[in-house]
Amino acid sequence: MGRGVTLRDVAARAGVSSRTVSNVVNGYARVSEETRARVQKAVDELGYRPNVLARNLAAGRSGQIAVVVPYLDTPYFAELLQGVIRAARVQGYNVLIDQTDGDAEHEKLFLTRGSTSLLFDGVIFSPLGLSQSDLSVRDTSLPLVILGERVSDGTFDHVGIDDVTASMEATEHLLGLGRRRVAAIGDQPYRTGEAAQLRTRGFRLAHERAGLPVHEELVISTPRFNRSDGAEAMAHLLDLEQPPDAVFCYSDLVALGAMRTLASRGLRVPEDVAVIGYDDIEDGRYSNPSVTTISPDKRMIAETAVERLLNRIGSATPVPGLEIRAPHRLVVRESTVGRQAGHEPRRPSEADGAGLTG
Amino acid sequence: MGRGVTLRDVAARAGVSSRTVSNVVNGYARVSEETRARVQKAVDELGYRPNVLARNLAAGRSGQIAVVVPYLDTPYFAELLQGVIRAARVQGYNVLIDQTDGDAEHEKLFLTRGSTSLLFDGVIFSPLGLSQSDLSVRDTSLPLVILGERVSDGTFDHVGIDDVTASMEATEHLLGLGRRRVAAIGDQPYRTGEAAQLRTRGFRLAHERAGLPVHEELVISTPRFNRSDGAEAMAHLLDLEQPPDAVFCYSDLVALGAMRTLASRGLRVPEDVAVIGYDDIEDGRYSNPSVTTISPDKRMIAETAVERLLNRIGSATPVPGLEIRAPHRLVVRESTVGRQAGHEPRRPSEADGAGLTG
DNA sequence: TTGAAAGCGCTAACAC
DNA sequence: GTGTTAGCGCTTTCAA
Repeated sequence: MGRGVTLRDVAARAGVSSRTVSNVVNGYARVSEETRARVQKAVDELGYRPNVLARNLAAGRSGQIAVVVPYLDTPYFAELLQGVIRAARVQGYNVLIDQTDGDAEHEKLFLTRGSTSLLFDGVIFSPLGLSQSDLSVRDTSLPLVILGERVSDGTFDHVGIDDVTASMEATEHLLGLGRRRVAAIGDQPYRTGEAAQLRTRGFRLAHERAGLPVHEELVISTPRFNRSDGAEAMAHLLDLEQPPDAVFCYSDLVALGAMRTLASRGLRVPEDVAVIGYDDIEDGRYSNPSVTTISPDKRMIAETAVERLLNRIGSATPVPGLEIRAPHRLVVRESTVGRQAGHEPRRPSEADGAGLTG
Repeated sequence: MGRGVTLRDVAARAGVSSRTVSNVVNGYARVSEETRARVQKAVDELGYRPNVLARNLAAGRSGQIAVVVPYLDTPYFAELLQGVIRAARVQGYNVLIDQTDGDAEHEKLFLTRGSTSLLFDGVIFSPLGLSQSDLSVRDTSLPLVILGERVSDGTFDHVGIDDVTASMEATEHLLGLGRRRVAAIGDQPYRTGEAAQLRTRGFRLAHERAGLPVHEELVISTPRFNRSDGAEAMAHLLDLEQPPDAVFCYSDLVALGAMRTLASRGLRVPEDVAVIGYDDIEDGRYSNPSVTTISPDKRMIAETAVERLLNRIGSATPVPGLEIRAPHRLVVRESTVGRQAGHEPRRPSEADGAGLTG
């Protein structure tokens, strides 16, 4: 084997009780400097390592949080996850990952302590297959933070950007460029598509405020927000009698897919069709052309989510559910305004333009 | 609270011993149908849920494996991770994720059971900051599977593709197109760059076999395999007196970055410069132009890694370290041969061409 | 400040 | 097949 040194062994060696060793190891309570040194010496000599499993059982917590996302290979989630892991680690928490593929049944497992009771102390959850009402049927003893476009029912925190406003700004950017046949790719006009619908609302709002009509045939719904969805939707749009001169895509991946179709058809972006995305993933900064997008403050979202969750975990009494709005901004790149002065692709951090919102 | 139903409670209710309840819950041993039904009834009535923490402590295993990668937001790792999580879940294992940022000290933590002893039963590890020799100084009682370009020292399994051969094939593809000034972006001529050096070896080998000279000034080293690395290296190459007419990039991200620079300079891909990548990430399938690449069988890599690790975990006696070669293939796309017949971007699964290797 | 001891909830060796 | 019971290694209440 190899392991085997226990708290008791250390206690024996140091000539103290296991209680004292525990105090020293955990930095609890006041231990006299002399005792501490003696215990530390025994710990070092024996190469003692606390057994996390035993500690967890005794303490009744696992020191782990779960992060549940629909797809791990979606850059947006991957980037978010990275921030979550960093933030959690700083607080001494480990991160368990699960991917649901947007399956509603799978997602529901995380609304209760279910069979994995106590495996994690709380969950950061980005639901896809669940509707708002599904979220309300849950075991409220499990600390929960929801990411994305949902509304807190008071029993959990919700962190996300203001999608309606952001979508409105994206659409206004297109209209402001003089485009008059603006399409939208990504609507989901059904129960679980509440997130997408917020973006559609912003899209309509922008038209309303500009006194312009929405061309209903240009609002395309897609099952997901992938490159392939974007590519197919764009193909459909181009086959219309009157194709659009601009497209608001509900994710950068959709935008990338749409741009791919445009390139295949020999159309120029943005001259023939301007394209705007959503999420500000790295792909969009290096694509050709680079993608104008709505950039959520992912770092803040990740850090806030962890902070709120740990706050919930640490609190004995129920914490009221908070609605937290993270900032976002419109980042203007080539897919809407074309190549500007300067040749080299600038470093992403410098390449970002435009106004702060949120 | 809410929780609190224990095995003992169920036993009392069903009028049996906790041992029997345990047997029923875990499906162990033979339990008479009658007893089983009675116990099951008590379980249901009481809403009993096993406490994973207690189970882990008693069983001496955690039911978790750790996956350690340098960067989570690198599409290649994200795609791989997805496969690992799926495979692990099927076997009843949860997946803990950690990201090291390629930091050697951080990575070394995973070579021993360290402070997180027993938190995970084994590790799937993709090291970046560690050299081959670092891997040999480890606690061999921790089951380990290494991904990427390393060689097993006999105490762990290694799963990866044949990088030298793959790189040779990539280079040969470029040479076969008639290109004679082929550059390589991604070499890392130092201790921890062993992985990159394998690709450089393949690059040289292809030239050798074709009886052509390697243009040394066209072999560019980069600190990482990112878009920005590719963009910068390409800019450097284009500033040479005699720029290359083709580039072998050590990752698709590097290729994407390089293509971005080429577009900025008004150069055409592949007419002016042909570009080939490595990894076959989804980005490359939808980029403009799409990226020719070396495609490792990621699914097989993920599944094999999990299978080997669980095999190690389950084995009482030391398992000899295996070297496992996953297949790869060259996927020819627009960045080397230009746009072919057909306009629509075909679905990725159909878009892949070329020969099977490995 | 330190010690003794009672669990945390489950597994599994051992006996019947 | 089922019961008894001794831990797994740590935390923590209660006393001293």
